[in-house]
Amino acid sequence: MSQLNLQSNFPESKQPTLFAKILLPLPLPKTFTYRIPKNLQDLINVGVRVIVPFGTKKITTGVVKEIQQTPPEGYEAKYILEILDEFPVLCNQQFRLFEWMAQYYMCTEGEVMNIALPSGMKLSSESKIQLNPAFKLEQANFIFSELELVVLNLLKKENLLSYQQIAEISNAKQSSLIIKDLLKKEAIILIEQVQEKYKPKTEKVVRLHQQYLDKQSLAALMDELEKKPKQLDVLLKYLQEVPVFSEPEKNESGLEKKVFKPEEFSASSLSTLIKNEVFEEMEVIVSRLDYLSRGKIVDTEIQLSDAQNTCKEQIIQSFQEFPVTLLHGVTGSGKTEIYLSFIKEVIESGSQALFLLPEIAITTQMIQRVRKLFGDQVGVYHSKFSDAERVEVWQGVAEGRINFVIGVRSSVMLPFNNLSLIVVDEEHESSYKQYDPAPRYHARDTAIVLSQIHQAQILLGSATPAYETFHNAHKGKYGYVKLAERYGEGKLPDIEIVDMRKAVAKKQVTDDFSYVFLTTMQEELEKGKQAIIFQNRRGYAPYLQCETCGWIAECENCSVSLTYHMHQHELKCHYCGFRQKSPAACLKCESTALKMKGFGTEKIEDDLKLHFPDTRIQRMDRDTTRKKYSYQQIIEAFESGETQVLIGTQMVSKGLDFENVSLVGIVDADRIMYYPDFRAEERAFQLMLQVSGRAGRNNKSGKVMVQTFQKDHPLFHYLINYNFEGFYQLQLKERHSFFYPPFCRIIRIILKGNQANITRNGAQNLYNALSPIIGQKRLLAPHEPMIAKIRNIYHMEIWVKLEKGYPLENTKKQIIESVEKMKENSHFRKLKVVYDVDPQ
DNA sequence: AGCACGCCGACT
DNA sequence: GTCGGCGTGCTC
Ligand SMILES: [Zn+2]
Ligand SMILES: [Zn+2]
Repeated sequence: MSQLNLQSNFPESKQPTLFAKILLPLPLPKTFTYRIPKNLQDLINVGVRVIVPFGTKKITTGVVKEIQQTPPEGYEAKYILEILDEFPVLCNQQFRLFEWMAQYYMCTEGEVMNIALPSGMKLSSESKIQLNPAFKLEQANFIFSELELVVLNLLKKENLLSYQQIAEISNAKQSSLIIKDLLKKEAIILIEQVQEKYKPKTEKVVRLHQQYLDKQSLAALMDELEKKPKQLDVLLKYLQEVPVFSEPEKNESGLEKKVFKPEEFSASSLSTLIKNEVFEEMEVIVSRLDYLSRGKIVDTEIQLSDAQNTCKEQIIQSFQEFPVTLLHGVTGSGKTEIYLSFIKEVIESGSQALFLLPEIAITTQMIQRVRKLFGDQVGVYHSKFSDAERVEVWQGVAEGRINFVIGVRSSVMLPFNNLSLIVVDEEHESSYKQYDPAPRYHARDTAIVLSQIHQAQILLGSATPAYETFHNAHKGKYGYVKLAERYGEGKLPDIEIVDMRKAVAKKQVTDDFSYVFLTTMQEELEKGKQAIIFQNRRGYAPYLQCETCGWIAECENCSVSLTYHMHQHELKCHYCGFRQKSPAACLKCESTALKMKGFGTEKIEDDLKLHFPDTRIQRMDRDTTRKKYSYQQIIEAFESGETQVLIGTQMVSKGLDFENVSLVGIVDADRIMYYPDFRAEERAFQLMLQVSGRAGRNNKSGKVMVQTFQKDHPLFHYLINYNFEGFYQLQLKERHSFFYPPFCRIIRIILKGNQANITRNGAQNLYNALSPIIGQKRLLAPHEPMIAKIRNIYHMEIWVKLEKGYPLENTKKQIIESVEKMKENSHFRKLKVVYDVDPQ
C-alpha cells in the first residue's frame, strides 16, 4: 500500500476507491479488476483469496494479484464480495513461478493456480434467489405473468431457491427470463453465499480449574471426592496424564476428553466435575495432520557411512559452483540418508526445504522416517491424503509452521517464501510430468526454476538419470557427484538374458515362460527365497484375435484393442473404460476360433499358479490396488514372506526393499523396448535396471532373468554390465543424428476434434501456416499419435523441434498466433488445441 | 471453462 | 408459431 500516493488525486479527507486485479482459477488469459468495498479496504492484501461475482449467476474464489487506484477503462468494475484470508495464502515468489509456468508451458496463470490450490481453498457457488423483503405484491405497479406468480408464491414458502429449482417449474430458457424480469421489477434479490469447504477440526478438552492449582486446594478437593469414587477416578486419571505442578503448561492446553474412555470412566462423573467447576471444558482446533505425526522428534542423529560422508562433502563442493547438482547413485547406495542430512541442516538454519518424490516412493516407512527426524515441522503432500489435509499443509507452509515438505509433483507450487534447498529424488521419473489437464509441467524443471527464484540449491538424485539431466551434467551446466558404493557391501545381482527365440525353437517354453526361468524359480523357492516377476501390461490378454479372418476386438470409442480380463470374463478398454462381455464368436466371420494373444499380469498369475500350485503367489497392478490400503497390504504380505512370488507392473519396480528376494524375472523385455517413442530405449534401460535392483538386497546370490526375442540388441550388452553411461553414449549418438532431446526442445501441438477429416485438415492447415515462419526442418509434419482416437475424439499432432539457442518465447508466440489464424476458418474453430512443451 | 444470446431447422 | 440445437463471444 505504501507505494500508492493517496494524496495526489484526492482531497485529503476522502479515501480513494481502490481496485484489485484478481487472478481467477480459470483458463482465461488475463486478470479481472474488481472494486474493493470501503469496509474491506483495510483488510485486503496482495495474495489473499476473495469471493467475487463472475458472470450473471456465479460467484468464485480468486486471488488478489495487484491493488491499484486507477479504475478500469471501458467497463464498470463489480464489487469484491468477501475476503477469505487474513494473511496472504500466495506469496510473491509463487506469483513469479506461476508466471513462468504459464509462459513456458503455454497455458494461463489461472490454470496454474487452479492446479496449485487444493480444491478446499476454491469455494464457488451459484447465487440464490430470495424475495425482496421490501416487495409487496398488492402494492406492485407491474403486471406479473402467471409463471412469475408461481415463482413468487414458491419463494414465499421456500425462502431461498436456486436457479435450478426455478428452472424445474418451467424450462431452462424461460426461467432465466423470468428471473431477469423479476429482478427488474424489484420483486426478488440475489443472495450470494459460499460455505467454507475446509472446516478446521476441533476437539473438546478439559483442564483443571485454576482454583485447584496449588497443592493445598487440590488435597482438599481429593478429600472431598473421597466419598465419590467415580469422580475421584476421573480426577486421578487426569493428574496422571497431566502433571499439573511440574508441567503447568500441559494443564494450560488441557487434556482431550476422549482420553476418558466411556468403558473405563463414568461420563456423568466427568460432566459433574465440569458442572462443579473442578474442570473447565473448552473446544480447541486440532490439526488433521496427525497421521503419523504424533511422533515428536525421536531421532536426532543421521548416521552416514564413510562413503556417504565423502559424497556429502563433494555435493557441498559442487554447490559452491553449481546451484543444480546431480547425485548419481546406484539403487541402495543410501542417497536418502544424504538428502536427509542436508535437509536437517537447512531446517536447523531456519529456512525451508522441499523434497520431491514420485507418488509411489512416498511410503509409510519414508513418512515415519522423516517424522522421527523432524516431527511436526514436516508437511506430507500426497494425493492419498485428503483435501483437508492438503489445505492444512498449504496453510502450514504459508504461516511458516511447516519448514519441510515431502511431496509429489504438485508440491512445487506450495507457498514457500524462504526455500534454500530442493531435492528431487528419482529425477528421471516421467510421472513428474503432468499431462492432463494444463499446466503440462515438469516438476523437476519447475523445481529448478523455483530454486532460481529463491536462490536455493537443488539436488537431483537418480540411479539412472534422465539423458537430458546427464547431458547437462556432462557439459558442465550442472554439478555432478557419483555415489558408487552399494550400501552394506551388497553385490549387484547377475543379469541373465534368456534367448526366447532359441527356447521356442527347442520347444522349451510355455505361453509366457522359458523352462530355464521356471526351473530357476523352482530352485530359489525351494531355498526359501522369494521372486518378483515384472510385466508391464495388466489384464489377462492384451488382445483377442480371430484365427480364421484375423479380426481383432477393438474398442468402440478408441483406436485400441480391448484387453481380456479373466476375472470378469470381459473385454475392457484401458483408455475409456468401455467394457463388454467377451464374444463367443468372431463379430466379422462368426468363426469360434478366437484366440487370446499376448499376456498381461493376470495370465501370468494364472499360468504360474498352474505350474506352482503350492506356492503363494500374488499380483500387484492397478486392478488389485484399487482400494485404499490394498497396496500397503500386498507389500506387507510380501515383506513378511507370506507371499512368495509377486507379479506386477511398474508398481513393483520402485522404492521398496525386499531382503529375501533372490530372483527377478522380466517376462517380456521386447514390450518395454519396442514402442514408437524416441525415449523408448532410455526408458527400457532405466526400467530394467530398476527392476533388477529389487533382487539380491543384502545377499550374494541375486539373479535377474530377462526374456527376449532380440538377445543381440545392444541394450542387453550394456545392461548385464550395469553400464549406464555406455548405453547413454550410444543413445546420445542416435539422438544427435535424429535431432531429438537433449539436442533440441520439443513442443507438441495436439489437435482434437470429433471428426477425423476436419482434425486432419486443421492440422495440415496449421502446418502450412507454421512452415514458412518456423522453417520446415524444425517441424514434424502432421501425424496421428499412437492412439489416434480416444473416447471418440480424433487426435492429430505436429511436433516443433527447436535447436538450443533458437528463440523459444518468440516461437511460442508465433505458434499461438498461427493457431488463432487457423481458427479464423470456421471449419477448424471447434478444434481443441493443446500444447505439450517438453513432452515425456 | 461455463454461460447467455442468437440464429436456424423441425415439430406441436 | 414455439422448442431446442449448436455456433459465437463474453465474463471485471
Ligand atoms: Zn473372424
Ligand atoms: Zn476405449
